[in-house]
Amino acid sequence: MVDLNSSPNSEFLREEDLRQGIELLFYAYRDFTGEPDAILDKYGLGRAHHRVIYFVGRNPGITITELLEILRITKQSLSRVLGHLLETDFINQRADPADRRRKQLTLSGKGKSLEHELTSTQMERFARAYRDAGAEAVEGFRRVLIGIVEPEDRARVRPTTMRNDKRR
Amino acid sequence: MVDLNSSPNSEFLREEDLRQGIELLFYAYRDFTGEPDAILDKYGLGRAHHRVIYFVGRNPGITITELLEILRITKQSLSRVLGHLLETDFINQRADPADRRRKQLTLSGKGKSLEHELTSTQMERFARAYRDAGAEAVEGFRRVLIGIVEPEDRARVRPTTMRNDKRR
DNA sequence: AATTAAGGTCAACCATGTTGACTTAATTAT
DNA sequence: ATAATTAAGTCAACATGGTTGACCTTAATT
Repeated sequence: MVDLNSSPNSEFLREEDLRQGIELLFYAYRDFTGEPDAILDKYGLGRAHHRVIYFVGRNPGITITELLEILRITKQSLSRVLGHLLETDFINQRADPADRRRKQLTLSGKGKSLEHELTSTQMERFARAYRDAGAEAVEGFRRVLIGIVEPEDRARVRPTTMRNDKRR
Repeated sequence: MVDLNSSPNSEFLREEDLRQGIELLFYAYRDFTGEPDAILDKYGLGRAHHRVIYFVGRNPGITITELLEILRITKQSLSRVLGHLLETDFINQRADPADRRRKQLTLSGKGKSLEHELTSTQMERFARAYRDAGAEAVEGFRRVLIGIVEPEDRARVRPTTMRNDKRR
């Protein structure tokens, strides 16, 4: 439990500030999905297809189970969307040679092209926001949003602060 | 158009960093809606009801049209959800005395109580994230997310940086 | 008096989520 | 070798919350 009133350094933990965060997240998410949605329409696809295309593009060779963990939806729900993307050759499938039960998913050329068309609108939005806000603000943005994400999933977000780390 | 590769100060505008932003927003939104969804289930309500309750609570006396502008959904879609909240007395309605076509919406006692139950889980999530990230990071978070929101809607997010401003 | 604005309503449809039951094939454990 | 487990697929029924389109009422504005 977090005390919203009497904590000593509660300067930025007041209800008004917390509500501002809630609203920012709502509006930002709403607007961030708007542009891709319009593009998807032209292809007869929906937001759910975008999510699949995005994460397959980002994680080439990802399996169904891994995708389900990221999306937090059921296999049956994914099946409709993924099935359609396989039929229409946006995504390719092949058995993992090491464990032939697993299907490795990758984007086709067509899939990569659509992924780029969709995601570039979102990247441009972020690029503008990052540029306008400045590098320090970007670091703050990351720190706060990472704190909003459930701890188990924090590792999924690639740590760019480590990108010059020797372990890479 | 934003050049993602050859801009001189593109240190944090590289594709990897932009994709990290996209993913943070996806995961954060996913997790931020999870807890309220579970509570709503107990009342036989859904996420759409939460949004209505939230924004009515936040803007007492708000009209249907204003609510539609915030939510960016159709009147018919809002009608189902709002109609149910009116029937079940979570929300009250009264004609605006200055323009009796307008219906002013407010939360009932029951509505306020549910609003608090739902929103407090999200506020606690933000309070933890803000506390862990620190005040500077919070300011950066705000600056970046404001940049993600469409310019027309930026004014909707109450500017807490102005809270000690003499104009208030 | 005519037009506009705010809101309401009916109907059909669509996208995307759910639960539950059951199957197949491949791998792993006993 | 057999049994158990895991990964994936499939069928069906249903819920939620969006959409479009047509049309209506009431109140305010011109």
